[in-house]
Amino acid sequence: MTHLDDLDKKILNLLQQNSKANIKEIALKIGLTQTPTYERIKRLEKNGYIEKYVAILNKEKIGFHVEVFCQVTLLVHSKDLITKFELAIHKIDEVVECFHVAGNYDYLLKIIVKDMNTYQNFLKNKLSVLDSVANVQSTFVMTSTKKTSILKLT
Amino acid sequence: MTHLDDLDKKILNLLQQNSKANIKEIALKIGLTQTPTYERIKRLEKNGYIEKYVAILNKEKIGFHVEVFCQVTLLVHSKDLITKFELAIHKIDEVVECFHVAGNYDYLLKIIVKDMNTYQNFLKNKLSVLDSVANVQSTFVMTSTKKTSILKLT
DNA sequence: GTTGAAAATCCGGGGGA
DNA sequence: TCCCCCGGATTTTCAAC
Repeated sequence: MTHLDDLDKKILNLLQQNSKANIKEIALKIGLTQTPTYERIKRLEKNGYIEKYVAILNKEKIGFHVEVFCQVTLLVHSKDLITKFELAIHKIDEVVECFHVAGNYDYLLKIIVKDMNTYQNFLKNKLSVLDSVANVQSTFVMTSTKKTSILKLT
Repeated sequence: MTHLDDLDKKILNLLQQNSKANIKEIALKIGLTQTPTYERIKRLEKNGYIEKYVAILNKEKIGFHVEVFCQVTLLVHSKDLITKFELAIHKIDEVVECFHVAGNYDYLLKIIVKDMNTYQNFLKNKLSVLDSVANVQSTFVMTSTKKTSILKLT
């Protein structure tokens, strides 16, 4: 599978919006019948274009009220310490995203927690204790204005 | 619906990992039969705990190779300009997330685009042209170390 | 929470442009 | 190759207990 045609792109755009849509519905929207639509989706899954299907929850409703970005600077930048740091980050549930960035600091972490206490606990007992961490600067989210997982294919 | 019991939490944790799991499978994992499991899921959907179901695509495979965080400072902070800015942001496909933050700048934007050219075009023709924008600082993602949509309920 | 059964959907064989 | 028709298998959905 070397490239995506227009129908594939339409399918991916639709599935990014609502993965529970049934085949009949998707088939109708893209102008095919069920079987070819079904086969295209299976092919997209099999070839790794579609990684997974997930439920998106309402953060507030389930009690996650605090979102924070952490700018982390490491002490040294040896390969060993970087690997250790990234491994440790992976195990921390509070960290939902972690990016190695090019800029004034080394890592940008996205943290989502229930409340301020949990965040302080995370900082004090989970992040700062990693011996590779030199400095952490927190930026608190006041309101989330936009949030989408849709990458528009054209 | 006032609170989530352990079984609800288990269901939500499972659906965050894989929303395509069928009811039978989920029922088995949480130790219930199909009908009560089905009813719990419907209840969680109806009450807004579950917002939506989406497909997560492989960014690289579909050709999105550049991720950037933009720190945006506004010129003035009148309610009117803020509303205008947020509205404009909503219409820009390249912006997948936008946060109003408390810190040295006003907004943190997450941008995902195909390549550098698209990013430059976004900066020059879509973001900078908004008259409320005073300053933009870009932080480029070199590698994405962790990325999850799972909020672990306990 | 359980059983059971109707309705909807998925899935794939076989065939045609 | 890509698509369509069609029917059996599977799942979802819901009523009755």
